[in-house]
Formats: sequence, C-alpha cells, structure tokens
Amino acid sequence: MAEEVRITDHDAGEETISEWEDGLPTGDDLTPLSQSLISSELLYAFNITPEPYRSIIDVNRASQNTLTDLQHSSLTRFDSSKLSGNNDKAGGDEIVVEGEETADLIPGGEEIETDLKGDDDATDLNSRASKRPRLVWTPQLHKRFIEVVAHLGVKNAVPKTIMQLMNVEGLSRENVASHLQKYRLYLKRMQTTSSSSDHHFASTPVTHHMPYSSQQHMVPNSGFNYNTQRRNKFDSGSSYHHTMTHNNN
DNA sequence: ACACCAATAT
DNA sequence: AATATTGGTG
Repeated sequence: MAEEVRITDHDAGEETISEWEDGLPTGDDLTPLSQSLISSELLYAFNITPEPYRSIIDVNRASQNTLTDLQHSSLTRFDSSKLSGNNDKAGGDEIVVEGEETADLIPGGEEIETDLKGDDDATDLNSRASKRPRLVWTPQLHKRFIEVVAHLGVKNAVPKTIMQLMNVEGLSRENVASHLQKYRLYLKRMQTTSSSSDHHFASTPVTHHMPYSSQQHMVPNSGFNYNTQRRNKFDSGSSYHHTMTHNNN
C-alpha cells in the first residue's frame, strides 16, 4: 500500500499533505506496532511466520533510511521479499503480505507468544531486551552489500554509510562492519593472489584494466561464497565462468 | 562521544 | 568458516 506516494522533494518541501489525512484514523485508533495483527492461534493454524517486532525506533529509522536512499537516485530499491533464509523452505506456497515499501525482514524480531506454556527459563528477565539472532548474509543481502560498496568508492565504503544505503531494516552497523572486514580481506586476497606468483600462468593478463573511473569502483563480482549459485563439492577450484549478472550504476 | 578498524572471541 | 564483540585510535 501507499507505494504510489510521491515525495515532493522540491528543496526541503516540508508541506504536509493535509487532504490525505482527512478521515484517516488517528494514531490512537490504530493497532499499536507492538501488537500482532493476527492472533497467535491463527498464526499457528495457518503456519504463518509472524512479522518481526518493530519498535517505533525501528520505524523511524526505516523512514530515515528511505529518505537517504531516495537521495541517491541511481540505486534501485531493494526488493526485500526474501532476505533471510528463514521462512519458506520446501513447502512452496506461503502467504505473502502485500505492500512492503521499504526493506524489511531480518530475523530480528521477537517471538509472539502467549504466555501459556512455560517455555522459558528463569533467565527470562534479562533475555527480553538483549540479543538479536545472528545475521545470515544471504546471497540477496550480499548482493545488496556489493552493489552499495560498488556505488560508493572503496574509500567511502565505511560501515555506517553502507548500512544506510543498503536500507535493510534491522541491519546494524556492526553487522556491516563485520561483513566489510571480511570482504576487505577477500579483496586483499584477490589482489595478492592474482598479481604475484603466477609463475606458470604468468601470461595471464590479470590486468583486465578497465577505464580509470570504473577501476576504482571495480568490485570482483564473485568468489566470496556468497554467489547466487551453489558450488557443489566437486566444483571446487577457482573457476570463474559466472555470468556477470548485474552491475548497475 | 562517535565511528573505524584490526584483532579476537564465539 | 561465518559472524559478533572488543579494544585501541583518530
């Protein structure tokens, strides 16, 4: 819903869209964010994975990110339909809630559970506010990461900026920082592995030199395990016959 | 304070 | 191996 909303960005146009708000429920009339729209019984009956819990802070940050993202026009909006390998496996069909407008879906949330059965231990008191589940860098997520890093130069590609541009709800700066560190190691490994000690295959023009501008933004599109394709155990080795799928910007 | 980053821990 | 956390630094 509301995907057709255009933001009139004439220099800081802070006009409110008054007419739209006529007849709309006030904030008090709406179901609080903290409350699931579907009862837990129904969730269970239809095997629906509940939406992750979003605090008002989450929402505000998502809005903020959306705005920053809008300013960088060349980056296409991230389709978040399935970011994490969490729901839907073999089953096939699933219920799709329509109308997501901003990136979402990191396992993040909270379990919605009626306090009936005593599931948890006494450590519940502290557990409530603490750990998010560890992030899984799915191919989709990694692709987004790569796109953003490529979009910025390597110089500007720092965790906070990357995080903002990725615009993935629930993705933290630390998440990105960790991934970035690993990615840089990968890049370094690529450089050294290609430049030096090629003895036998010395003729390999690793210098697939591209025009200067793109040179800096050049990002090896594969390796790094995060490719869209599975590599089975027999497919070892460093073959790169990957189809260069994207590269937008 | 904050964010970066390398090292280190899980 | 992948991701998180820590601790030093600008």
